[in-house]
Amino acid sequence: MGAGTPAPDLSRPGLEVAPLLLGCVLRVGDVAARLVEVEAYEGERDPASHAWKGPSRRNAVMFGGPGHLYVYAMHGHHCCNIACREEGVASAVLLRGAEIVDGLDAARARRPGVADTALARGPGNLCRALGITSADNGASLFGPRLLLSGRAAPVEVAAGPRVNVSRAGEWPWRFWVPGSPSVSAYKRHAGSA
DNA sequence: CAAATGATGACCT
DNA sequence: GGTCATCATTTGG
Repeated sequence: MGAGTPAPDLSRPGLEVAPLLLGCVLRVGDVAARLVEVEAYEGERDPASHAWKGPSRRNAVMFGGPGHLYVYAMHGHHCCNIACREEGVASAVLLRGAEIVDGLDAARARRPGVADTALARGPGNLCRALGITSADNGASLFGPRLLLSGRAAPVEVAAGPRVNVSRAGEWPWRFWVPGSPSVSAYKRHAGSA
């Protein structure tokens, strides 16, 4: 274990990779974070996915092969995904929450007045705390700026419905580490009973 | 070229 | 719990 722990096999479907990513550490420049909340998105079979209607300029990275970061902007925020599966097949895992484990000062500077446990809680906040922008779209997760490492210790995993998606939100494709203070509060999507 | 959409977040009641 | 701010991308004329 330690520094050499390998990351999960990203060539498999996002739905399989998502729970394995919990507890893994993503380093972006000088800041490192331990993932505690993710959501899986598939391609054509997933009405909530950006790739549902097929390839476009925005979601090209989802089709570009495993091990790359898919970053998109919306509502004035950035969200980042880890692209999965082989080239030509869309699948990704949205990073929704993480605990900062290194570079805390840099993360705090980007989000003044925010509690440490909330620095990377939520997709938009996570990107801001880690300094991820659209300039990182398509970057390798094993390159000079980004580095994805495996988990250092076993983690508990819980599953449930996705958050804030307009369709198919009820699918239990959201995974998180129970008890972590950096998991965003459960937010029921519109239409669920 | 113009309008609508969206995997959010912060603030108000 | 609900509303509004705010940005890029997508789609229609």
